[in-house]
This record gives sequence, C-alpha cells and structure tokens, in this order.
Amino acid sequence: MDIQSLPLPEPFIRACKNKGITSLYPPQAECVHNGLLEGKNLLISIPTASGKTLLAEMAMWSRIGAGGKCLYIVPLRALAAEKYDEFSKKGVIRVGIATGDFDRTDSYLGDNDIIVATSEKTDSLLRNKTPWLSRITCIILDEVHLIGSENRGATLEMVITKLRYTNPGLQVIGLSATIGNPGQLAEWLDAKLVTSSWRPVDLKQGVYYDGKIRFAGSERPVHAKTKHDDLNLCLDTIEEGGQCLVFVSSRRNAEGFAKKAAGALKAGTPDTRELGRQIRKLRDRDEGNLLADCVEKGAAFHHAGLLRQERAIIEEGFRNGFIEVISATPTLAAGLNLPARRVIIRDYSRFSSGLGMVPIPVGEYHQMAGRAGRPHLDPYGEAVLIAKDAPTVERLFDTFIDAETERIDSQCVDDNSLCAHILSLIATGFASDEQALTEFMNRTFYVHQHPKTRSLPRIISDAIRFLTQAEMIHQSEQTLSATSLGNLVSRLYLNPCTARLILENLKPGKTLTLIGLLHVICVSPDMQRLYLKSADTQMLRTFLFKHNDDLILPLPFEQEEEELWLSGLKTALVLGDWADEISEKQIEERYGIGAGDLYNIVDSGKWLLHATERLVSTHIPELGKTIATLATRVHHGIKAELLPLITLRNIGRVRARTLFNAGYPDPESVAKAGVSRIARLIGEGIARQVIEEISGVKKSGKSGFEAENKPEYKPQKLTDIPGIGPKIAQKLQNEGINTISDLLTADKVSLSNILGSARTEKILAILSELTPETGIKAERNESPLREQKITGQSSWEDFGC
DNA sequence: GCCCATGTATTTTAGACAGCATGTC
DNA sequence: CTAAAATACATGGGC
Repeated sequence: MDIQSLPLPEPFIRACKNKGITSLYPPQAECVHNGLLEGKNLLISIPTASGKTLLAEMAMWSRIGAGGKCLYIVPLRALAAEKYDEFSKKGVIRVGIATGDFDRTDSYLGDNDIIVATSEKTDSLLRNKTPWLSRITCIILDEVHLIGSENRGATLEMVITKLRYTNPGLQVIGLSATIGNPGQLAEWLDAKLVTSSWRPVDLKQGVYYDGKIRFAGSERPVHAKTKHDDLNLCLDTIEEGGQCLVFVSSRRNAEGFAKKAAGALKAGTPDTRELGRQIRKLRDRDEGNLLADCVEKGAAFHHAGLLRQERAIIEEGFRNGFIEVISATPTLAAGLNLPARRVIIRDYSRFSSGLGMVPIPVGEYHQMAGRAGRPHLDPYGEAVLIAKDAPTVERLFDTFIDAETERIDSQCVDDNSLCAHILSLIATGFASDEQALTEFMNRTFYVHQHPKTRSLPRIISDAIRFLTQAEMIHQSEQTLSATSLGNLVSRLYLNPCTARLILENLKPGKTLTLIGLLHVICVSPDMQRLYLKSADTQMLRTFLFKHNDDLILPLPFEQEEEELWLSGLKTALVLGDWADEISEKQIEERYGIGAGDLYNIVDSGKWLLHATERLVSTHIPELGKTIATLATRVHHGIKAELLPLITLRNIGRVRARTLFNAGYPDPESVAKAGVSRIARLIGEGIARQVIEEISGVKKSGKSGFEAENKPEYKPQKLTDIPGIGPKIAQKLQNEGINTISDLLTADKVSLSNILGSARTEKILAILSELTPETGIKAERNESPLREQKITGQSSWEDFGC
C-alpha cells in the first residue's frame, strides 16, 4: 500500500518520504483496512520493529487533521522522551511531554496536538482535573500488555477506563507485545484485533550447545576462540561485522561479562576511547571506573545502578556502532529500541524470593529475542539461548522458542493500589456513591475477564471502610465525598496507606529526629527500598544499639515486618547520609549501591518529604516547617547550615559548601565579598550571575562590577516586592499582614496557605536578601530537628496497612 | 612460615512510576 | 513444589 494514496495530511506524507518511507508493511496495511484512519479502535499485536510507531503516528495525524487531540501513553519516562523527540521532528504539529521529572511544558500542555505521557502522570493529570483531557479524541497505549503487570498494571487499566468513561467516541489504539489472550483484551477495548508475526528483518531463534547454534532446520558452527561459550557467541557476531546484546540475570553478571568481553576485544577505537572519556567525566575523577574501562574497549554493561547519563552514552554509542557488545539486565529489554544483530539470552532464569530461580516469562523472552536484527542494517537477526547440556537444548525450544506466550490478567482489584484508585474516583467526582463505583468498576478489564464475579461489592466496601476510617472520605446518607485530607492525598498521588502511616506516626508526643522521620517515610509502600545484605544487618544492629531512641516506629516482632522495617532503616540511613553531605562515592561504598540507586532513593525521598510536609502542615504547622527544611536538605543533599546559600540559582551542594567553608555563609556575605573574590571559588561566570541575582539586578548588558555598587533595594510597601501585586497585597491584608515587617515575622506555613508555597518561597528568598539593610532581623526559627517535640503516640499496628 | 590448590560454607540475586503552581509583571 | 553461581573462608600439602 502506497502512503501517498492515504487520506493523511500532506506534511506527514512529505516527512515520511524524507525518511524513505513510501509504502506500508503488510501488517500496517491491514490496520489501515481495519479503520485506523477512520477513528476505529484497534489492538495491534505485532513484533517489535515492525512499524508500530508509524501506525500510531498515522492515526494521530488523521485525528489531528480532523481537529482532534491525541494522548500517547507510555510505560517509561525514557520512552516518553524518545517518542517526544520522534514526533517533534516532523514539525507542523505541536507536541508536548508530561512525565514526573519533565514538566516544563506543563502550563501550555493542553495547547499541543500530541501529548506524550506516562500512565502515572496521566492518572495524576486526571486526579488534578486537568481540563484539556476532556478534549482528547485519540489515545495510543504503548505496551498495553503491561495492564497485566503486578506493580503498575492497575494504574494503566484505571486510566484507560477513566478516559473512555469521560470521552465518548474516543479512539483507542493499543500497541501490544504478543500475549496469550489478545482477543479478550481487544473485546474489552471494543477494538478490532490485528495480529501478525511479519517482521521487516528475518529472525532466527536457536539454542547454542557444544559449538553449534541449532536453529529449527539448520545449524551454525561457532568458532571456539575462548573457553567461554557466551563470549565465543559474541565474538562470532562481531567478527562478522555485527553487534551483540547479552541478557543476564544480575548486575554483577552484567559487569562480569562486560569485563570478560572487554578483555577479548583488546584494542578499542578512537571513538570508544572518546566514549570512555565522557563516562569518566561524569564521576569524580577517581581511580577505578569499570564501565569506562570496558567502554574504551568497545564493551559495556547496562543496569539500573548506572546514572541516566551513563546509560544514555552507552545506548548512543551502541546505536552508532562504536560499542560492539552490551551485557544487560532486563532494563534494556523493556526500555528503548536498541536492536543488535545477535541477541544472546544467557540467563533465562532469575531469582525470585521464596521461589528460587524461576524461568523468565515467555513474553519477556520474546521481548529480548525481538531485539535481534536492525532493519536496513542487518541481513537477519539471531536470538540465541545457551544450553549447558544436551537435554536442555530441546527443553529450551519447548519452554521459550515454541512456547505460547502468557495471558495477561487484570491487576486492578487484588493489587494494594485499589484503595488509591477508589479514593481518586471519589475525589475527582467519577463516583459519588457505592452504586456509581460499582458501575465504574464494571467497565474495567477485571470485570470483563470475570463477568460473573460476586466479590466486587465486598472489595469495594472494604476499600470504603478503610478510607472512611482514615478520614479520607466521608459518607452521608448514600453519598460519598472526599474530605480535604482525601483530596490532598489523591492529588499528591500518595498511596492512602502511606498517608495514614505518616499521619499516625507524626502525631504529637514523641521526640522527632531526622532519622526517625526518614524511617517512617522509608517503610511506606511508596518508597523504593534497598535490598538487605547480611553485612547490613550487623551495621543496622549497631546503629540501633546507639540510636534506638531516635526512631518513631518500634521494631516489630514478626519476621516479615522486621525485614521491611530494617530495609526501611537502611534506606533512611542513605537519605540521612546524603543530607549530611557524605560524598556520593562514600555512600555508594558504605551501602553497596550504584549511583543510579542513590539518585532514585533521593528522588523518591524528595517527593515523599514534600508530600509529608503538605500532610502535616494542616494539623501541626510547627512540624511542617521542620519537615520543609528537611525536604530542602534532602533535595539538595546539604546540611542545615547551607540552607541560606542554596536559595541562589546555580548554587548546589558543592558550590554552597565551597562558599560556606570560605567564610561566606549566606547571600549577603557573598554579595559583600564581590565578584572577584567569589569568582576564585566558583568561577567568574557563576560568581557574576549569583551576585547579580542577590542584588536583584535583572540580567542586562551591565557588568557584574557595577552591580556591586547598586543602591540597596528597599521596599516600603507590600506591593514593592516583586511577586506581590495589588490582589495579593489585599489577600495578605485580609490575614492581618499589612507591612513588610508583618511579612517578615509571619510564619511560613500560614503564608503558604495564603499564597501557595512556591510564591512564598520566592518572596521569602527576596526578603532574606534585604533584611540587614531594612533593619529587621528575619528570625525564621529553623529549630534543629533533634529538639523538636511533638505530642501523641505512634502505633505500629497499622504499619503498611 | 608461606604459597597455592582444593574443598566447603556463605552470600547474593531486575526494574522504576509519582508533587510543586493557576496569578503577576 | 522449586536455585545456582560467585565469593569468602578453611584446610592441607609442598616447599
């Protein structure tokens, strides 16, 4: 089928032509025949790299041509960024991206024709009643089979159900890997099912044993260059001019294999050495950098302990053909599109606690195998499993290559996130009584799979009971409504169990310490915890011996709970060290974690501390202040003494520490020191910028030295302060704040309630710069955490719900 | 007493989503 | 119902 003959906007057709795409692949043509461009729902289950993205784009362009707006839902932030780039390149249409870490376009998001978002972000937008969502006329569900994922499937299912509920006539395009029950999923989506195993590059799947790869019907000998089968398979492809992807079961294995491969590759090229340099630059120029050592030779490993930038360099280096082999954990299987001529699935079983080594799902095998063969670049793709003995050869064919893919099952009721979803349904007005909840749930995939279920009413009323007890919803007559707490929890995207855990334990009555607070957050279901190693247990016991009194939660007796408690403590200690300015390298060594892990822990910690502050501030403003301080400390990884400096733009933990140690503990002293002295510490460009900021001078052609002699900025009235106009001033006056000095003595929490926290921060930052000159001392008691008292009691019982 | 080879007990084991603010210069 | 590989430690023998 010729693209030019299709009813698609001209710019899109031109863009395709420029990329060399003139006609459709057979499965793509089938989708067009099935109404892709006429707004029909489709579930498309075809192999990776057979043109799913183009199908999505065709559907979206045709909807946009008809005045519509499209939402492209992906499971990973990295994937969102990739699609965003890809769609943006075509020009003409407006593309936006919405993920948790990437919301700069948020305010104008609704103006875009296409919005790329993660499923969680979409859920969050729904909970915050984002108006433009009702104008969406087409959703693309990338990797829709993830609806069966235990962790995150429920969210995706609820998002789909909600959007279809509010937007009648919505076109739904599901893009799925091969699954066992595609018909059932298609039925639920009211979609036509398109399946095909057609691939643009031929894929050969086989098992290696005893010097040969056995494919169905053919064999291929592999030259035994070394005594390692996995390595030989790898070198075989490289000699032939291809690249290799090796999937293994653990990080250590990934690193081990890359080291082995690097040893065999020996030389490396100028390109790989450059990549190595780039990777070295990312860390403190310390001695051993295994990744850089490997990459220099053209081998790399890939897992979640790496930094994002490291992963990006490796992926790009592989795509450009510089890196010849990557050994990876499943990160790469699910993530970006990174094909290679040969994929080696070396470890086909993985540890699962309580179960031992279990074989990976067939679906996952196919996802890995599907990575073999680069369209237009490789003549064919090979996916190879490695057998350790003769009988295993056949077994591997049976369990993976010739096996049926697993079915997917709805996770939306037995998942512990049901409470959160019920709360959000009530808070956003999807349902205002039990009847409506049931009706809504009847539209889920769960009920489609279990049409005769009778347990649903009980499950729903259990959730309602929990939420009522937690004072998140309120029941009068038959009507359910969210309390202000419930609304807050829903909008903060917090698991209700987490919110309850926090509120139960931060009640007044106990001495609150930094580690005690962090510990509460770290045992919540929303925190990603660290795995406990045996050496940790010893370390934690020692810590407990000395600091048991600092903790709020008592050590539980039951073993399972104890493990959660301890791993939460370990995670809390990591956050504590980070906020105590322990160097990243030291933290990584002390807890045996990678830089990427640290980043993730801090990221989650930041989010949960922010949420905690919001939760607590309403009831105990004093405590809210303390938590806000701590949130800032964890955000930047600084001790309390650096708080004044961190408010400056372009000053992070390192520069703030440099300035502080050189005798400039706050913005005023920095300004007084002048550009030349500060420049010696943090470089002239930054120094100039910072001092300009402190003096409140807008960026202009003026030199930084002039800025030093600028007359002091002395506001007289409230409206003299940038950020405060007549309306805001009126609001403040209504609360009894009439003058600048009132503002300075007012406490931050009540200000936040009047102005919102972002504005308050901004205004306080401005005020803090001028206090000495105005003669008013801003005494914002950031009392040390250890002395903070709160009253009440904490209980262990409701821990973790 | 030291070094190495071998045997035995112990330890370790993937990944990754989410908030903020809605008026003002 | 279900693990396996790497590593740390222990032992023993040769010198």
